[in-house]
Amino acid sequence: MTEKVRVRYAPSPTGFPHVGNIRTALFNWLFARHHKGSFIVRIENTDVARTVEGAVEAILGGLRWLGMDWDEGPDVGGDYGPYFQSERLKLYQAAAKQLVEQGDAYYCYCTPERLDEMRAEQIRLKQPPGYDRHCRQISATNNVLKLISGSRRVIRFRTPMEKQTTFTDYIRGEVTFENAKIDDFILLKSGGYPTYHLASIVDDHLMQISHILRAEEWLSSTPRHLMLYKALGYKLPQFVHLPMLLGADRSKLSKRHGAVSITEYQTQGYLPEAMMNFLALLGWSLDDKTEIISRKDLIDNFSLKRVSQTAAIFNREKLDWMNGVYIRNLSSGDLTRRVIPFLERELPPEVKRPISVEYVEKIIPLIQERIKKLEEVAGLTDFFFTGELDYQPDLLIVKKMNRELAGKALETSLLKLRRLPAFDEESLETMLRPLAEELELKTGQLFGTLRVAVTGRAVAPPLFQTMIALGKERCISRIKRAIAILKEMPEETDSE
RNA sequence: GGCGCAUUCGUCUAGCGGCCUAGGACACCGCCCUCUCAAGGCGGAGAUCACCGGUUCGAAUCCGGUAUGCGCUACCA
Repeated sequence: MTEKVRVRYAPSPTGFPHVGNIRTALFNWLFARHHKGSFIVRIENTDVARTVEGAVEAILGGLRWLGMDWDEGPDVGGDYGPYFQSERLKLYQAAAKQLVEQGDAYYCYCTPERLDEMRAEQIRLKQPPGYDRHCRQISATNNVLKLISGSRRVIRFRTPMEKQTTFTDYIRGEVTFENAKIDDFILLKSGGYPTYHLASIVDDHLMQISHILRAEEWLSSTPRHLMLYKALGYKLPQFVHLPMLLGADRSKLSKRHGAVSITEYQTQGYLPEAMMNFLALLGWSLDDKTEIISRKDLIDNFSLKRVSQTAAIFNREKLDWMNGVYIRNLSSGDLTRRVIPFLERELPPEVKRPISVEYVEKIIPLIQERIKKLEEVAGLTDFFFTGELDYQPDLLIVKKMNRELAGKALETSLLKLRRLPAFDEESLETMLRPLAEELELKTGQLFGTLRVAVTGRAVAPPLFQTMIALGKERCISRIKRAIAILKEMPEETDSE
């Protein structure tokens, strides 16, 4: 790459940033960082009607969360600003005017009603829909008359009606379109705002964008863009059309596919580094086996040559696995720090806040290899925080035991526990294992009963460590309570 | 309907004419470990490389056609 790499992520704030969109941003960012170029963020807010409140913040927040920093754009500025298209209207209007003067564009006075009717008719006659060029030949004098009369007008491109447009896409290779199949598309809307086609071409030129990495859905629009580049006399960038991201049913990713907005992944407790790793592997690969790749290795090795040309389906299960891998690789201090906000948010309201960091750090090693998402932590550890446990009494009667046996097991355990001089893993181990034998129980039966007594559930982290984290006093009182619960149960309750 | 792009295990992918009786990962199944659940280890099943022709001594890899999927076809991006 001889010229300086300047790429851009140009989201439209018409919705929340979905993962496909962010993946496009990621490839741009990786490409820029790999080549030590510039990553530019430009907000394409030219569709006033569809603009969604808060979308810009959500988009920028998503980028920040993933650690994709931008060299130019909102907040940071830059030499080619402003970076909101709504603040660059004069630039587009000037370009449109230039095209009209050159004869490459013309004013169109067709009303939306006429266009709708025209389209309906074309569809009825099974003709390809497209503007019928009704206003293409209006004379200069008529234009003046219309202007005076106050008619609303748009500016359309005077698309060449013969020959074809060919370009080389970095990923797809040579692509050719018949010019005659492209209608006279709108450049400037009646409200003075540009369409995407005009605005992006003007800005990419002015901002000296070297490579346009965007989703494949833009491939069909590229010939229009080429025509504009030519008419405006701009230098061509390299076009790179990235494969699309699809939902499980192979259709374009949308809300019915579950979580699609990047912010949802953040709130569910996916780690940003796992998310980046996963997204990078959707349409790009390092080699035939590497799955876990650090951010640095991603940057060092990213290459357009290894971008695939086929659309990919967003596979949640693999993301979950990968997130688990990243979680397991965290230090307990780091995991604790990340988990605290989730506990603050999800633990029952009666648990007093703030949650103790020291206490959480003791619990973390017990669940670190058992979670895939940070939001799962509260549900797995609430018994460490709550006072009295609430559980089904028959849980206390583990497989092949009965009420009497369970009661005996608990009472003997309680007795021995009280006399235990030290409360650590080793002493619990040397006390409890022989006890099982003594009671003629399998360790699973004894430990299972104790587990329910102490945690209120049949599935929990390893018993000894859990008891230690809970503390001797709490274990004793919970076992006492379990004994009482058993006593209140009807006689015939047995477990098979 | 027209135009464009794509097509390797369910999913993400490796593969760029002989290394492929197609490799890895997720998910799935079994075994081991084990106080439950995980994690981990080992193993298994899973792709006639969409289909049909052609080129070649030889094709998942090159060419053509068909089918299917997706995208575009807005005063949306």
